[in-house]
Amino acid sequence: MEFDESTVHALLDFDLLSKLVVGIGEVSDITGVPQRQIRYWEDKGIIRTIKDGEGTTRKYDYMNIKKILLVKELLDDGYTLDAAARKIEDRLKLVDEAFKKLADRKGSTE
DNA sequence: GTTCTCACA
DNA sequence: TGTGAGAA
Repeated sequence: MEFDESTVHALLDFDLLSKLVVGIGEVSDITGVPQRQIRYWEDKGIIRTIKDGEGTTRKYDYMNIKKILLVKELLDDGYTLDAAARKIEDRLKLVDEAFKKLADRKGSTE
């Protein structure tokens, strides 16, 4: 499989974003969602955070930040927290399945 | 700086 | 559903 230059750049960017982890303060600052609310959502199971090494501080990666922004919008559109959570989970599931199919095709043809 | 918990609306 | 305050 070969990639053109722009695709390579896109993949590098994605890799970079995946490793980008920030504290709750940064996330709150960027997304505009109060820290209290972010932890609240985590408790409800809407978002999953990573614990950093020995410390107990939560770290938020690209997916988490994206998810928080998504929940924020969904809630703003009148969804309940639960409904928003389901919608997001379903979408993630669809994306995962789509890529799985793609991987299967590539695997069988190569 | 972050975490948790109890209480309240 | 979301917040405030105090303690660690």
